[in-house]
Amino acid sequence: MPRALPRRFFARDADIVARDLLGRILVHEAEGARMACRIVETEAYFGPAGCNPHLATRDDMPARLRARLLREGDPASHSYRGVTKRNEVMYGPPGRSYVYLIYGMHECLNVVTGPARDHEPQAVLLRAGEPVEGIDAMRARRPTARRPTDLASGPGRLTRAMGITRAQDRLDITRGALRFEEGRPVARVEATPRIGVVGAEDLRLRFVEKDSLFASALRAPAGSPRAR
DNA sequence: CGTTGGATTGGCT
DNA sequence: GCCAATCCAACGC
Repeated sequence: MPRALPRRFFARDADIVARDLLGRILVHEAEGARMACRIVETEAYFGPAGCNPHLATRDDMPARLRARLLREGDPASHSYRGVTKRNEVMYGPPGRSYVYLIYGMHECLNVVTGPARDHEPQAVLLRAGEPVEGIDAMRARRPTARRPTDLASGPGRLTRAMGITRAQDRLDITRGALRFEEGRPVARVEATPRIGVVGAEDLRLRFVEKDSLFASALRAPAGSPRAR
């Protein structure tokens, strides 16, 4: 069995992990099935201003992005207004899951990231994947999906297809039934503004495999250009 | 305690 | 293109 991506993989800044997760294999073993998706779309979320001073010394981050995060933090992040019962896992060690309910009906899967020493509440949202194993089990959970490209092409669709719910919140994803396998990093990555985030459009923290047929964002927000 | 709205989706006009 | 679904965290009083 291939080994799971280790803790050190996740102990980096969210934008780095988000980009590096493209092409990796998300695996969930549940209800007698092994389901796997090759990740094609992610988003990075940082924390409030002032909690990530090490960003100042990063020379591989676009200057505009770095300045914005240092000065104002990431207002779109669940950790922007401090620790709560829901988001407290983001304040813990990297490599754990954060699953939350959105719009009363869809679950979103995140992975906690960040240099452990900094206690910075970061996460990466898993937004879309290409089904590669357990496709029948995924189809059974998403009977309205017509084609393989519809099965996991959105954060709510991905979790629904793979049987991931809040029961999988706060799990150690470096071992156990929910984990990543190494896969292969993708060559062509596009960075865009995050989907459904208002007020931080200048932060290009969504990462998608260029030209992937399995990505979400088939609908762009009204009045804005399509992001691919 | 009451209100508001969200890191979305699918169905209908 | 428009909008309802459906829960509950977050916040104001």
